[in-house]
Amino acid sequence: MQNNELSLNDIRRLISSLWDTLTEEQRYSVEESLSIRKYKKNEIIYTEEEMPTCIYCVLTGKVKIYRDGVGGRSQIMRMLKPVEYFGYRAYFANERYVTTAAAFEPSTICSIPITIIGDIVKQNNHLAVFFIRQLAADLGQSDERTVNLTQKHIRGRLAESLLFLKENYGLEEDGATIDIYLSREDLASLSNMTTSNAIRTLSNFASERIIAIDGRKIKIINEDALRKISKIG
Amino acid sequence: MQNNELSLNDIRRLISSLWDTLTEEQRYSVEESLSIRKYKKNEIIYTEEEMPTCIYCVLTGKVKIYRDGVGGRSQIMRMLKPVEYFGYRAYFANERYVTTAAAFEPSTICSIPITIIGDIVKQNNHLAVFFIRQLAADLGQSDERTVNLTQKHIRGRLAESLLFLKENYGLEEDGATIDIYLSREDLASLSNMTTSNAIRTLSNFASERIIAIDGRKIKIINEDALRKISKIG
DNA sequence: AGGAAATTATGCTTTTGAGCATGCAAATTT
DNA sequence: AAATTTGCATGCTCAAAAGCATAATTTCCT
Repeated sequence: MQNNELSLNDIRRLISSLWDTLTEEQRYSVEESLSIRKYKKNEIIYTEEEMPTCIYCVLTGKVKIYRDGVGGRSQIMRMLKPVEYFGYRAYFANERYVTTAAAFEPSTICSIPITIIGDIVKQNNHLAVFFIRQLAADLGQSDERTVNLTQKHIRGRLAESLLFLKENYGLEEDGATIDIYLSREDLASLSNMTTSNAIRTLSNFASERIIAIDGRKIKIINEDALRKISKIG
Repeated sequence: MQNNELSLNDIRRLISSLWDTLTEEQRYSVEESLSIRKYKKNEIIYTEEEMPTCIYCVLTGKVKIYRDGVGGRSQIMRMLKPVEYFGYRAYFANERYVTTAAAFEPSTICSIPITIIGDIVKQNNHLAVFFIRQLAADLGQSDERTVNLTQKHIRGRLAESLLFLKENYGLEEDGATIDIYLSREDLASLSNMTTSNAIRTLSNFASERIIAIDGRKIKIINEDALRKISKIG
């Protein structure tokens, strides 16, 4: 799927959680204005300070949403997979973007002008409720994340990130390897620590036989131990 | 105002940002089911793990939303003032509460059964858009907060909190004293640090003539300095 | 009013994690 | 194939912040 072209029907099917809320007329208007684009690894989709122009949906690939914090230290806020939507919060809050979005690996992204969606939201309750649900869920996650990142110690934060990656992206056929490969630097940025400490802590987990590492591949050996470490902080 | 009874018209005026979106019929239904209650200082409005039953609106007083984190260390997530709404996120995300809400000082709180509001949202676009805006703004703030709390050093975090309190609650007649009195412990919980460090850092700010402290009263003497400290982290 | 409990202040110790330097290996470029 | 860059690993040092103890002060409760 990654390398092939997507047909219009594929797209309709992929974006169904939004598509299904629309009327005939609204579907026509969305279909007229949507566009599909491929992004290379690390290619930027939008950046901090920009005015929002589109809502995006990951069709294939993976996307990271991050912020450049104090002293250029960047912090990954969210990681997305198919078929998740992003880039619309700032528009609804009437703000510029406070984050940057980039393709984490080669990805196909669908974009729809946000004003089109904004107009439909004002008429279509199903769509409005769709966004309320998304935002409410994201806000809960963001709040949880705040506490996790601020209160847990390094081992707890890394354990938490590994579990998150497993939940979010799943495992490969072997039933153990996390189905996303991050550099130590990205893992650090996701877990709020320096690259050095991500490397060190990952090595420690490996020598404690909690995980096994092979380059960027991470196998979870003892998930219970990870959960325990994540829980106690 | 704090100590008097509120008339129905007072209430309608106070909750106008929500009220104004409603039809006659919906107003009737809300008016039928809303209730007003006074909460004492530190009295709990709802707690973590509970199922959401109501949406709340602060009519008078102040409310804190906090989470009990690792090792009983609590973290203040948000502080509310009249006329802000809270307690609805979990319902829209179809979750239990992940936070606790408590009156920070004697407060009058309006509550409306959340199912009533949920039903109206499904029919009334203005109300749906109202919640989309609220949630989108809160999510942006939560994301900003995550980066601030994780990346700034102690002085930066405390400076940031003091500026937030000033923006949010304003100043007293003297044009300098922040119009909310927090214990050092709450200030710590808002700034993600231990009580010891909140006390120490506050004393340092005072001896640097950036602020003046008199018990729980905090006067901002040099706001520029505070901004600088908050910015550089 | 008076005693108990909570809050604030201050000093000292210990732990955590950031910051650097160095070495090595793999990947990319020339 | 050599050279350069990038990423991973490890050790060492140092600063930041947590933890703890003690005392003074204020607030709360009966």
